[in-house]
Amino acid sequence: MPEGRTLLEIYQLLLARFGSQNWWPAETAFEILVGAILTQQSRWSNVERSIRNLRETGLLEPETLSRLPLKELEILVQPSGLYRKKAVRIRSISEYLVERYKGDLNMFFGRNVEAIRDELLLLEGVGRETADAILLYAGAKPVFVVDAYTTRFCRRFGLTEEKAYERIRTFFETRLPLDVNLYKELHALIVQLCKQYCKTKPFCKECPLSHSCDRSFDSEHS
DNA sequence: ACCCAGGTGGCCC
DNA sequence: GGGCCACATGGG
Repeated sequence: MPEGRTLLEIYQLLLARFGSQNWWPAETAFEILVGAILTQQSRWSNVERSIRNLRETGLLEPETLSRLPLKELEILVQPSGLYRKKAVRIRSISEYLVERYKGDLNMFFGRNVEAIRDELLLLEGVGRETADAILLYAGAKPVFVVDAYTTRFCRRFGLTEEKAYERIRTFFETRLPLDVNLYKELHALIVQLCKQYCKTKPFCKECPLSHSCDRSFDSEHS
């Protein structure tokens, strides 16, 4: 750990600097689940348009989406890109939830976390990150979400050189208390930090982790 | 005009 | 297990 800081200390630092992120404000768990698909490889501002389309047409429920013709769904989710793929994904997940759980998300999430995760991973278009985002933000399960920012963050600040998804997830989960809200916030804070300070050059004076940043940058290019 | 964003699955070695 | 590709819109 850089400068002897623990992950928890880094979290507190980021929280003090950026404040609570309160990520993923949504009206329902299903909305988060749909959003998790839509946000794949696209910007949140674009996802919001799609979500708005779905909400305004009153279709943002498993039953209705499971019956909506694919062509119509494609048009609604078009703003978030990769829209043909995403329409199929959202359709099939909706169908699955309806057939298997009567569209009841409480029933779906009311089981062993690993069982839910395995089930999510069987769905078309749900990989590890999407599954974990759904578990954490929609199901309030203590699963740490690893995305491109998280991996970059780890490498950039010299936390770990691990690249494999599960190993990075384990890295976080074994160093943090089992706290859903903490997992949500830290993930969001890492994204916030990276967006603001990590895409361009190092030596960002205002970066809350600037000391570690500069240090790890030397090693990053050697 | 180009490059990328809160990935995934298929195909190759 | 890793590297490369298609998928696609809107913003910088």
